[in-house]
Amino acid sequence: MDIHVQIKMNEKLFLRDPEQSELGKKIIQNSILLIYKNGFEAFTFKKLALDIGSTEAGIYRYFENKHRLLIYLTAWYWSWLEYQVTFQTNNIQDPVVKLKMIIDLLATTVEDDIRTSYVDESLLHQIIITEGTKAYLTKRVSEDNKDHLFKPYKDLCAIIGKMILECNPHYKYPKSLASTIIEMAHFQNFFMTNLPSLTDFGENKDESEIVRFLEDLVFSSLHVVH
Amino acid sequence: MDIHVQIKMNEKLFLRDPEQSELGKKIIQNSILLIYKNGFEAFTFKKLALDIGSTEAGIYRYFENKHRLLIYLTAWYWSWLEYQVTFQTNNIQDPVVKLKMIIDLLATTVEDDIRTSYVDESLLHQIIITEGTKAYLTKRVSEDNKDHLFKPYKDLCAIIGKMILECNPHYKYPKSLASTIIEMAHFQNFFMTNLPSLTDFGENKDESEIVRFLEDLVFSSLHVVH
DNA sequence: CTGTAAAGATAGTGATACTATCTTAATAAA
DNA sequence: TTTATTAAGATAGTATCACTATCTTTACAG
Repeated sequence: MDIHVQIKMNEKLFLRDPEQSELGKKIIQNSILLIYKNGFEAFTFKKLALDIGSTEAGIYRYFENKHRLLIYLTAWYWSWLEYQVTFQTNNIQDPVVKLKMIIDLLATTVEDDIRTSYVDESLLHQIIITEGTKAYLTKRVSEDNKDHLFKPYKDLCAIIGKMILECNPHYKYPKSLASTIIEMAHFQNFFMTNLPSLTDFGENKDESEIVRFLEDLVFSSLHVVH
Repeated sequence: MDIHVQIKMNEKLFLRDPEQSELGKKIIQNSILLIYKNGFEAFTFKKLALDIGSTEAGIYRYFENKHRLLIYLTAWYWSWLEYQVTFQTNNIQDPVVKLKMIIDLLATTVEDDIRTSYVDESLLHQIIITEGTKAYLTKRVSEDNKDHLFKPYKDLCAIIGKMILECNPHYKYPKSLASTIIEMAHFQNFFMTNLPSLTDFGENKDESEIVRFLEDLVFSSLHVVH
């Protein structure tokens, strides 16, 4: 069985759909490599074009600018993660177990999903940790939001919020707790690696400790034993 | 009594101390206005120079580049907030009350401190919400950290971590909970304003609800009634 | 055989992120 | 009073960035 997972992206995210051509796929694949390696600030379309043996103008036919490409990558990641969450929590009845599964998916190193040929999820995960928030921390956030560019992120947040309410229907802040889990899964990881004194995981640098922290945070808030 | 609060900044944050000259103070004052207005991405030394009637080269004598200036502003803000925390929690014995005070200081709109003449803390607070994380979410974070550029942030985090342990000496993640409170005080505020569906405060857009969320989060985790 | 569209090739523009140098102004030491 | 020092203004210059425009080639579909 040779399954390909394809994620349908909002058309406003690009000028020309990168999934529909070889050049488009190369843009995605190599932008991930380049941003992972040098960071988003140092990333330019010129360098990317050089890497894939195309031209700057060629890349501008797919994406308006590099910020739009970043939004595309984050949107792709959150869509893929929602798919993972749906898949992995399928057939699990207990919402507490489901929520633990989600925390694990958020906070644990992602393995490359071979069914998505040109996206290396493990690199993309690292990009999201360091650059993900920059997609929305801008002056343009409201306009971009009107174009539904952050829908995958908001969808995932809504799913987690629902799961939280399933664990405790009386909890008052399901959406805020959901966005807290998502962001902290990444921030605590970044801190652990780069600014360890901001965490309690400096010694071992072990992701499973982040998972335990988040579980403790969530289930204490929900007054649920886990 | 005419008290001036001056914050001693790490010398690596600048090339020439902006607090020691009129031009330096203008750079700080107007960079805050400009970043507040247009965001950090659109901010350039050229525009700033034009605003204050100086030259680009003049500003480069104070700061290596605009990223360093952002780090300076964030460091200044965290130092000032640590001072606020120390001041406001002085003479309070109960660590729970202290912690509530800190959450309030973190999550509530800051008023301009008239004792700091050329820094508008309320604008700076807004800048920190949107741009603050960009100071450290870079490829250079480790080098910058070695130069102790993030010390004020880490100091504040350590203070909050201590306070958390005072509330519950058995709690296992004081530092991670501290950094979570700090970041979420800002993120929930940003979400509330710009992406309200990620929070439970969309209706009223009231900061006091963020405070209640954070208090619930913290004191549930610490198993302390508040 | 022709029309269409993607992509390559090339050029150009204005802004950005600096660096360099020279001059002037202010102040402080000799 | 002269001289040395330093900050700041004035001006210029460069490489890169972030695009935009146009023209040609290639591919493939009708």
